[in-house]
Amino acid sequence: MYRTHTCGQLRLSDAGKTVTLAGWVQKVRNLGAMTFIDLRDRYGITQIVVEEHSADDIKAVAAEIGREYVLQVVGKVIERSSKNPKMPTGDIEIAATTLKVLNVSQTPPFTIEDNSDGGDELRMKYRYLDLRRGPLQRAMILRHEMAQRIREYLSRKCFLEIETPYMIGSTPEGARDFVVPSRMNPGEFYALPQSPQTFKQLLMVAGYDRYFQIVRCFRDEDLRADRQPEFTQIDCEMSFVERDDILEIFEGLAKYLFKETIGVDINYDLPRMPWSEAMAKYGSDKPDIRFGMEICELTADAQGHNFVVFDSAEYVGAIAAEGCASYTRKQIDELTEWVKRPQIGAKGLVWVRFEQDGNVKSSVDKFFSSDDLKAWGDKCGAKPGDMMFIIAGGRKNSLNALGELRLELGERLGLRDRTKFAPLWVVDFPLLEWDDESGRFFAMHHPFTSPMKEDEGLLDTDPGKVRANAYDFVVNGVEVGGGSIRIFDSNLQAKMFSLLGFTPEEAQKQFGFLMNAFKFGAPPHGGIAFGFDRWCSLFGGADSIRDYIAFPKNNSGRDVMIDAPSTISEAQLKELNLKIELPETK
RNA sequence: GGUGUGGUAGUUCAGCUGGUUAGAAUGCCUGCCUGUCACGCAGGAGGUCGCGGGUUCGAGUCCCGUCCAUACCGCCA
Repeated sequence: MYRTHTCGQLRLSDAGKTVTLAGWVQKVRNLGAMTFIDLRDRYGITQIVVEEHSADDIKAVAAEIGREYVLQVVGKVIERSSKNPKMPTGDIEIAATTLKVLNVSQTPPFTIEDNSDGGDELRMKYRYLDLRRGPLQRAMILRHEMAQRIREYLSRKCFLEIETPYMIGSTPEGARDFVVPSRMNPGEFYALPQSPQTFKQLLMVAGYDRYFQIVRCFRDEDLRADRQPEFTQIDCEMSFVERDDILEIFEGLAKYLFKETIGVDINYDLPRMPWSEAMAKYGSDKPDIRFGMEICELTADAQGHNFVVFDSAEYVGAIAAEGCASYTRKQIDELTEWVKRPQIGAKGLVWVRFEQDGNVKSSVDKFFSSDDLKAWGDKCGAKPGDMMFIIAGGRKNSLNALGELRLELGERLGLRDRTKFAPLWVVDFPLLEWDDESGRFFAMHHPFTSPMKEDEGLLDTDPGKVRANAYDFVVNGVEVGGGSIRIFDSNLQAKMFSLLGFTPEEAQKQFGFLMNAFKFGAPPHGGIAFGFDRWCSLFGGADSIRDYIAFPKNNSGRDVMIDAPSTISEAQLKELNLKIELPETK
């Protein structure tokens, strides 16, 4: 038997027991006559002590061991003469009677401690060492807990977890597909699913009216801190439901997870914010409503005063930053540069300072009276001591810039508290989005999303105005999930494809299986999918999802530990009927 | 595809307007130390300054290219 207890288990009440522990050497502290060894496993750390009167062979082993050696210790649990209140096992230690090195270790390239000295790249390369660290272990445990609670909740609500295939066909809409060549079907390829969307809808046709799956999805797009090429969704679908049925079930799931995994009580109905309101007030379809500082439109108020920047703008909007009247010229200039970066794209930043004594100063004093400016301040909720920032230009760009500025100021003012959570539903998304470049509509959510009943008439006259029966679950400015009530009528589905620029032949070729299935008694249905990795990182208080995935890819989509992707042999290529032609490099 | 930031000891970083032998902390090795738990003390080893080219009497430092990492934009139904 390698061990009788774990390294996190023993307490003062165990004193006197003879135990066997096994684990990794975290640290050796040699004080000359006596040596302390911190032995670690995933349950905790227990201190081993080797004293002067210990047997020579034990002292010899204690002298040779290094960090991350795998050690087996037999010894008696004793009360420490100097206790360490900082650790759960800090009242006891093991007086070693046998010390056995089960395996040696090279000196690890970084310290295996909660605050490691290792950089991201190195930790990714030695992921198996990084995973020994407390923060990563806690992330894995949180992820496991989340998955357990999800299965618990949904199973209780009669959902069935059903697996869908990973090797499917490529589809033209949406993200790029990862593709797998088929040896048995020369020249043909499988694609890995971007989501099990069509399969879960087919399961609804098949009568499995409550389905879920914690499922890997694949998208061949550029990465971000919160985007991996393979990621995990909580994929759900229900039949005989309307939007509110779905929101109710999954609001329940969200509250259950908040409560059971991080102990946060959400004891109110979540706000349901129309997409148009989210865009107007927050400049984003995923608003962070932990704080106010809402965007306020001033287009009508600001125009007609011979200030050409405002007069020529499609939109003028402002936010009032609380307590920022003390910002110096330098700080304002710095913010101006910040909003002018190409990523934000504002042309400039107008400021209005509401001083404590009631005076108003601004960068546009030449054009506007202080009564005008005060009226704007009242409209936007600016108080004495606040600073109002105004951005003008195209509606979409300006709202986006104001939204980004709002988040940045919120961050700087400490309003984005990681321990606070403000979930909400964003509803009534537009069904379609016009793309100038390709001169056609794209489905904002996906092509299976149904239009709102009352907007169906607009499909023929003004498709851009049609609202979708779609919804997103947003927490703290992060899109955690999204879904929709689907189209279940094959004629309406065909109409959608035609609006999206598919010929009937193309639609039949790409999605014929689904439209055919709809001819065999498709029930009304709808669903939702949550980004599981993102949800875990949100609960864990992290910006990056990488720490919540055991073996993630780096920014270029590489696994630097196993060095993938990699080339394959000529023989493999030949078998797959593939020929590689790389573009000329300079 | 684009923009920004970074690449110097095993690791994390400093190194100014170019100047003689490239530093710190930590880790590692050796010795000392009986209550440590970020142990302490003394000593030691450890560097192709990402790579290639250029400017210069002289480049870690300036310029060009390139590779890698990273954040963001595009992209992500």
